[in-house]
Amino acid sequence: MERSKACTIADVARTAGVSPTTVSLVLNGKSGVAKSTRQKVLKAAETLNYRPNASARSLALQKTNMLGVILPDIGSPFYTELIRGVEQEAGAQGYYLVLCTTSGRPSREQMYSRLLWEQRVDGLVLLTPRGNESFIRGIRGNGFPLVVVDRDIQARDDVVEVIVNNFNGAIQAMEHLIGCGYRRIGFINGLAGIQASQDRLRGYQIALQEHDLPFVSEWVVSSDFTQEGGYAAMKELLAVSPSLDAVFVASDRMAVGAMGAIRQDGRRIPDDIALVGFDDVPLAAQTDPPLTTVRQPMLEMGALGVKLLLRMIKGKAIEHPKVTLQTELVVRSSTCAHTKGVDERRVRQVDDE
Amino acid sequence: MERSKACTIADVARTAGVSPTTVSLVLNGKSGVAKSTRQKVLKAAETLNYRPNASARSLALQKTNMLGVILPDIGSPFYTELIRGVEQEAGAQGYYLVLCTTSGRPSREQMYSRLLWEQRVDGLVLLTPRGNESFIRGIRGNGFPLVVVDRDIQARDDVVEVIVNNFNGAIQAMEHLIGCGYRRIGFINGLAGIQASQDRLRGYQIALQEHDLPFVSEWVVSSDFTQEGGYAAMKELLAVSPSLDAVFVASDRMAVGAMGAIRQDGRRIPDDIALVGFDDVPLAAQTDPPLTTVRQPMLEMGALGVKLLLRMIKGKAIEHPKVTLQTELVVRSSTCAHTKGVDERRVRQVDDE
DNA sequence: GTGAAAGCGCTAACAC
DNA sequence: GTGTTAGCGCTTTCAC
Repeated sequence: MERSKACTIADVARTAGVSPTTVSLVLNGKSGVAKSTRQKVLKAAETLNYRPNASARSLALQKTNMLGVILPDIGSPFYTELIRGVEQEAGAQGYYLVLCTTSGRPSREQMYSRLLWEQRVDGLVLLTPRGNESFIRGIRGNGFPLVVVDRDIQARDDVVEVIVNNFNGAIQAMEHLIGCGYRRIGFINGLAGIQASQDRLRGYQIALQEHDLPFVSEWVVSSDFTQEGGYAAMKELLAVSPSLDAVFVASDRMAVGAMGAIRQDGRRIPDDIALVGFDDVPLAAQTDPPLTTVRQPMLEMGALGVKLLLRMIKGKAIEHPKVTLQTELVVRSSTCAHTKGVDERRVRQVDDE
Repeated sequence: MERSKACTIADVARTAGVSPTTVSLVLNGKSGVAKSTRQKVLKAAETLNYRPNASARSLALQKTNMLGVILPDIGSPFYTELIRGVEQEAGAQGYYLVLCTTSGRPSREQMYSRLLWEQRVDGLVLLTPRGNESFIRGIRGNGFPLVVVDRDIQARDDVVEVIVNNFNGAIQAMEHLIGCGYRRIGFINGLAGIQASQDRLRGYQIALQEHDLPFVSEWVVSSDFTQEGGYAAMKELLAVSPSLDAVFVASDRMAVGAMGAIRQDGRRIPDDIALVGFDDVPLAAQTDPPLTTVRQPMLEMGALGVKLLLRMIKGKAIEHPKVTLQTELVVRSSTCAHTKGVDERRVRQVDDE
């Protein structure tokens, strides 16, 4: 069965007995066409099963109705949620998504942007915590619509960003732990090279400082956001500093790994060691015990990124090029068991102040 | 900073002092151009920072170099792995991916296919375990390149498929459990409406039968592939049939949920109840205890799907339109502890026969 | 209200 | 070897 050659606007025009122009007008819902001709055209298109050719349309209109998304990997639940937000908003506005993963290799990033810029997409959503800043400047300097999500490109005001207040998120986690009475609080941080990690570390330090608790460098270890990494980091903490009574972990996935290490060590959560995660990915509600964590509004970040991007594409001004969203403490059962009973179900508790 | 209007092939031709044709020839690496002119063209393109326009190219060439992927959701680790395979192969062959999730709604499926068929993509990879068969026939009947992964559209030979031997996978799981000495084996199946679920159920039954073990209908419950679903299903099994000594679970995610239920019930794995999962998603190696499971070659399924699709697109014949891949038993620590010691690390053990 | 014609940027016969 | 020309399918001035 051969592919039936798609019919063109000319075919429709012919069978409807009108000109291509008229067909175009009708199909695009423009006004100024007589009702009777409109009917004829619609019927012809219907019977011929006409579908417009996107390439031709893009060429004429100079837009593709597609957005590019560049991200390290779709495996992490954090990015999965982010993309879900991106997709939701893009879909709602009639845009398709071209997904490109870099697998962490900056070379891919460049390759993709270059190719995406063959006018394949009308704009780019960048979800790359690492990667080359000069590359971003290159795209942006060219005037190409671009939104950076979850990363702060400092030296430039003209790069539109959606970021999250990681510093404050860390403060929330620490205030909660300290409020529960924990005093020997360790910290498993994410990849060291990332802005977010630096902000969270700063939050950890400031929180300690504000409560006159000492900063012990052995209590802080850097990992890589993976479950295995969290496991190894916790092993290390347990070996070096067995006296910790709580640990703040910079991602839920690492926290799950840490849970394994703690359990394997024969200690219990939260009775022996309390744990606070970061992100609030779906997984966090399903661990044993359910994980207290700092929620990032991932869906919202993705959706907002697309909203801003489409605004740029349409040439509208962006009032605030840098939008900072707030985190939110979600208290579950991996903390505070000995202080007060906490419902296992999700309890949102915003920690202002 | 305004976007610099992209320069065209004509601009390059002008500054190089040649014709557009020549530029096209050079840029596409065709032979039959003098070395000196080639140099001139390359230099002109370089200095003008020329980038070909994909829409124009697609229009002229009648191909887009993009593939569509339709799937229910990127959240599940099973699909995440599958997509990774798809992406890897597509990327290697210079194709971009347009990702569309249906969120389980068949209506979206149709919408997407219709839109994708505006010649936006050169072919379609379908990863939809449910959804409408007539829709698939519609696309295929039109001659549009299409590969269905992880689903068997039976009534049609002309639909190219990559499927996995779910029946045999279930047999592998059951043979392992029975070989370990378990006799009271429950089964938590996935969504009932899916082909894969039916095949696995059949495997469960046949395995019992071949070992003269009775089929007890209370020992079988259907769930939905999610962790929560697995948790609830296991709760039910424990309540109704507390005497089970092993459970075969039709997905790793459900198995993780089941683990939670078992632990909460105060029983231990595998001493009190053994567990075998299905899929071998990355998570399975990191549960506590690590999960014995039936591995599906997800990466390979995705990659093979794309390989076949590209072969179709290039008009080559597909010798075997239905490729069935085999599963593989991966023994970890959630089974057999009382029979023999098993290394916690991944041990592949193909169960032929 | 409707149609003829030009053009979006690229490729590919076909001449020279 | 290189250039001329005619599309690919659609939109859009600009006449009528």
